[in-house]
Amino acid sequence: MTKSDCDKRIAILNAALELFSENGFHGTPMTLLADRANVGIGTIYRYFKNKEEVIVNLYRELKGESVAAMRENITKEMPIREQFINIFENLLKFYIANPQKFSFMEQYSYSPFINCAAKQQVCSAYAESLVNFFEYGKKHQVIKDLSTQLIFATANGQVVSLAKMHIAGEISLDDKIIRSAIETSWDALKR
Amino acid sequence: MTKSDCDKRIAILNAALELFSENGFHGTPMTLLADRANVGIGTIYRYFKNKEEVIVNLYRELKGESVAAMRENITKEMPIREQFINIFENLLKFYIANPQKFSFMEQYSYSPFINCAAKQQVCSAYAESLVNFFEYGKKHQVIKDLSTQLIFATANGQVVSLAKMHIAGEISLDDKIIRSAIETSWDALKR
Amino acid sequence: MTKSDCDKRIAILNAALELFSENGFHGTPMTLLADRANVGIGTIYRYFKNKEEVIVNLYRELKGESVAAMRENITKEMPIREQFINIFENLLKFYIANPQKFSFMEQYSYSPFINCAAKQQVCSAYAESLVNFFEYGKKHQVIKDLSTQLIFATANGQVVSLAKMHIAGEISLDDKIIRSAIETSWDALKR
Amino acid sequence: MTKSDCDKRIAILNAALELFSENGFHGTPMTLLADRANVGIGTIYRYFKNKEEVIVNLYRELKGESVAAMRENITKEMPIREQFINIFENLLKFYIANPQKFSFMEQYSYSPFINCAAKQQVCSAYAESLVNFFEYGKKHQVIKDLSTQLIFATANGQVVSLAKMHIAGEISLDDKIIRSAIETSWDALKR
DNA sequence: AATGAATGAGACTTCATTCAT
DNA sequence: TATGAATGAAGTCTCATTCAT
Repeated sequence: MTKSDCDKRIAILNAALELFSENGFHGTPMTLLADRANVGIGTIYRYFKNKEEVIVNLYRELKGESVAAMRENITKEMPIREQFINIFENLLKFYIANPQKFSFMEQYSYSPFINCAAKQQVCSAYAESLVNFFEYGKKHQVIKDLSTQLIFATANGQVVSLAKMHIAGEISLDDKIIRSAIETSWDALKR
Repeated sequence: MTKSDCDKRIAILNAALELFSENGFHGTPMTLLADRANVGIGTIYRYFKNKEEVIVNLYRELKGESVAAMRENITKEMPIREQFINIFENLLKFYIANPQKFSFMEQYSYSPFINCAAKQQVCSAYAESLVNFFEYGKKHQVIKDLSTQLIFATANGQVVSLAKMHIAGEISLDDKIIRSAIETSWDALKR
Repeated sequence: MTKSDCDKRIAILNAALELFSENGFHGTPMTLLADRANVGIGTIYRYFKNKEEVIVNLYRELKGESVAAMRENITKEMPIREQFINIFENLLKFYIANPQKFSFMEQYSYSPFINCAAKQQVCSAYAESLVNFFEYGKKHQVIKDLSTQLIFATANGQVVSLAKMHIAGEISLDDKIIRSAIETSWDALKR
Repeated sequence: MTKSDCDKRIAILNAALELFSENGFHGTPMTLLADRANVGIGTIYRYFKNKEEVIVNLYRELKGESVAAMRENITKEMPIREQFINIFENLLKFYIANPQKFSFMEQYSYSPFINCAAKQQVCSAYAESLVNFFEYGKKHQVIKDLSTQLIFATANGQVVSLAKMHIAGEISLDDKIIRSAIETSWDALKR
């Protein structure tokens, strides 16, 4: 695949992100997507089988990005508390810095029409990182002995909720508030 | 005849809940909605100006229900901790007992095409209850001195996240787990 | 038929005239017609078989009125020129005084969907009066020896055209101008 | 390809003329229009924003044609009387030779739902030609010193009325009768 | 006799997708 | 390979008419 081939594909996904996050999947006709990406509609169908494939591929891409963001500055040698705080600070900051990506991913996660298999596949890849970390924390008796899913829900739920509110303008997050939020989350889960 | 008027309207909203939660707003044509409600399509338009009005009215109705559910067995005389735990247990149990309602409300909350004014209006009515409670808890120095929004995000985010996972089959909640989850949340927010 | 029966029928026709002339036949739903006439929709269908019947009946009524108006102050003893001028002055003034009636009748005369039989039947009744008069004028060698239809077209065409322009605000007619217009028409047709 | 682009657009307008003149605007569903034009429905919407735009564009086109027809064989050097007779003969013959075009334009001129601005804009362009001619005739004291509007109404009204009757089968016009009709009209307006 | 809630055929329009260039 | 004109299935909504009250 030449460079310029990739350029088109990326242009399409970038345009898709903009438009889907603003207008939703259903509010975004393929023609508009083509216009915004500066390609012909036919071209979209060279890179993606159909509209759903655009959505799914975009989701995959973004989920990858957010996992990468989450893992920044994390080493296994760090104290578990610090890892925890860094992980969720990373995540929340990524969401806030990329409101369109956050918006799209949440929309996607509730869209019932999307192929379930695709959803699961990508989601689990995302959760895997965290699962391992929580298991590790529990084993070392630093994190409460709750089910990993429950721990995940508690920490992740707060972060998602905060990002959503921030983007909706219902709360205004800065570094200090973010830090105190994640520390609050830690209080919930520490042993 | 009042009763029969209400019957049709309610039949439509019930069908809408079923179909919207399963297939999403856009996956539910008005014809299907009419069929499921055992009503002519024209009839829907006697009760609702258009599809969006069906959605908005359903949301309003359900949000009212969930606020009512949340307030059950809560009195101002109860210890604050007990109130907190009851409130969020109520909410989580309501979501789990009514997965379609939960699904629909979350979908709605992310739908970008829905009139923003309507969204805000209903949401704020919902949040008000909690806001007052959190303010009260902070004043009595039982809840951490964090912004009310942050407190809300922490407790509500966990509950939403748990409900979502439970419905997706990613976690299985029973009364005992629910209790420990909410207690975990309390650990986050207690002073 | 009791008096109150007639009242409803007339209320419907009055409302129809208002609404049809403003919004056209197709721009006027039966429900709106019922509202404006202060009757139930069902009631309209007691007095008229269907929407078309409302239109046709209204047309008949109005054509009758305009023939009556045209004939005012005309006696067979008058000079032919005076009769001519009075007839078309009457007609033009009737149109101007009743723009809704004029509008409706013209609309009707061009509506292709209306039962042709009904159209002809009523139209001819209208033309009959004039035909007799023109024949008489020709016989007495006061009016040019042209086909009656052509004479009719010339005099009537001018009046219709003037009424249309007046109502559209493209010309402003007063008694003096009306008189000179009809005299102009007479110049065309006199021998 | 310019040619093929125009082909579709023209096919649609041709079909529209046929169908609108036969069945009226409201009696012509877009699906039927598409069928008659041998075009998919979607294609109509590539060339016209909506049904009204089809109507307005068709009107514009036809009004242009009729102005062109009216002007044939007219030079400023001709005697005014000859110009007058040629103009209105041209117009009447154009109407008779194109009964669908005439029908459509008259229907349009009475349709209350059509955007008024568009109507005026096109109509005035049409009238302009005549206005100039009448002013010229008045200045040279060949045409009566009546308002231009009145002159227009008189000559145009007759022609429209004749065309309408001819098409309805109420009169049968040939070249000789047409000539005598327009001469009659001239008698009305000459000084 | 009068009503108006209920109906559903059918109108307009959109938009995902195809395919000839 | 890239394009975008063409398509028509399918969606939303209107409105003439019916019929039980």
